[in-house]
Amino acid sequence: MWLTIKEALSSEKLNINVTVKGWVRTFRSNRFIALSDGTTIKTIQCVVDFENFDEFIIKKINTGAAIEVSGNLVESLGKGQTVEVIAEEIKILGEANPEEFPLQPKKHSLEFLREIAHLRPRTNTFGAVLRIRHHLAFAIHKYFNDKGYFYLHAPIITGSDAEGAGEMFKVTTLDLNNPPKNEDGSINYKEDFFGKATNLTVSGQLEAELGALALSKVYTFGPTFRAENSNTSRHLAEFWMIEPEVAFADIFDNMDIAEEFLKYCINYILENCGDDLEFLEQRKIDAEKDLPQDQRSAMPLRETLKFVLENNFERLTYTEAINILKNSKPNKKKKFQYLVNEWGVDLQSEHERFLVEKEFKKPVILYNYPKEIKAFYMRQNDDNKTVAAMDILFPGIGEIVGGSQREERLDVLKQKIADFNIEEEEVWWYLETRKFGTVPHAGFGLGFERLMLFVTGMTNVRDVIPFPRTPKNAEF
RNA sequence: UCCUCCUUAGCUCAGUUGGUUAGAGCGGUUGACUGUUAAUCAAUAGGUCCCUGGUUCGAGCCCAGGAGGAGGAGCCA
Repeated sequence: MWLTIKEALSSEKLNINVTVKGWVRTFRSNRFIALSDGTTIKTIQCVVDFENFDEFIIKKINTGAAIEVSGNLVESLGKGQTVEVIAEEIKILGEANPEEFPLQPKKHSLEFLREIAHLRPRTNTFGAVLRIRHHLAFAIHKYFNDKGYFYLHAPIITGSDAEGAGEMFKVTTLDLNNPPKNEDGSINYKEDFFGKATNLTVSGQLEAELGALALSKVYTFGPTFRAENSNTSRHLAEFWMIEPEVAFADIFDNMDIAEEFLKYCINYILENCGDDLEFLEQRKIDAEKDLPQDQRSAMPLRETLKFVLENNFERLTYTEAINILKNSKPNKKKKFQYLVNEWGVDLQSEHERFLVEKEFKKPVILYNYPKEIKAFYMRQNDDNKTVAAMDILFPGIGEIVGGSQREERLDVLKQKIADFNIEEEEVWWYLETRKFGTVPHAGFGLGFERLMLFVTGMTNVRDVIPFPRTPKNAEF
């Protein structure tokens, strides 16, 4: 009976004949094969009596080779595992030349593994990350489905450049060496595939709003593209974003939803990915051993996750945050690179980190930002100075959620569009939703990879997505 | 895009003031070993010192330019 390694390890019946298939991790003492098939982080031990096998078979049981082992599933004689397979038959499914196979049983740096992204899923760390990535995506769909949201597929190719969320990748079928030109020398996009200039989406939000203003509660979950030349551990050129949008909701409903949603996802991983979390927790401890004490995590990974579940996110307005920062020690002692001295300035990373990691030591929701530093579609507050925007900041990661109540008043929105120098013709369809049956509504964007960083304890988004796309890197 | 740092064996790194034949650990190979847990022990092979140019009697080391990587900043999710 062919069993996955996950099934074999949890088999209630013992002393049965089983077949397992997987990739060899180590072959110890000419006798013990640690076999992994990725269904679980655990390996199954296959015990080989080498006198019963041809030497050329034994020689091919190398790290990385794919093999099939049949034999009796028994209680293990040794410590370290509960059951093992006493090999009676071994088939070599695919050899791996040990002189060439790069993943040997030793520590490899994350930087090196990025260069072999086609093989890194076979490591413990990336196996755990990819399994968690699946479960986290599933938890997101489950949460929204259970709450009555509809999954809306926003377009990936967009003809609008009004989203205002950064540089876009152009999509074209024109011959780049000889594009059709207008009389003034500019490129004639009327001859392009869509008859206009098009780009990859930087946000599905505007389309999600259209959905919410018909189905009440929707969410998008898809790839998102930013052509920014960002070289940081928190940015990708291609990443996945979740954007719920809810009609009849205001900024405070929005915060409630975001907090409940994040806690649901974190709890789901705690309940469903225990083995992988345990491994990643130890990995993080090992990785931080070389760091000075004050840069190490205050708590082990799973405790950090539980801590977030058990505590309310701290909610404060931008104005309150500015006052706290103004009177903070690093501001008074001029330790901040950017000193906080007046209302209206944009918060820098160092300020956000201070609030999250020093002042409150838990996730923080900042809301009601100055209108000048936020996007055109955010709802103007009655003070005429601020908009109903909210950002959720997580320790070690920074901004994980950015959202707002949307401007539903046509006249106010038209004025904002003019202020931001956006052509009304570009967003005529967006404006019509305010013309016909407009209602208050709100939503937010969650960076999937940033949530992955938090739940896995990894520190670079390039290590929580299978094949990262970053400036100068689109291999695989 | 800006700032800082890095690039030496398959991997992780050391390499003194510029000086002969560039080292270590891990991994690999060969041998030993039938209850190991990244097995252990012994022996052994393995190098375009990122690239281009320059300085010098002599460059892994100094200088200039380039490429790639990492961390931080900005942009943001």
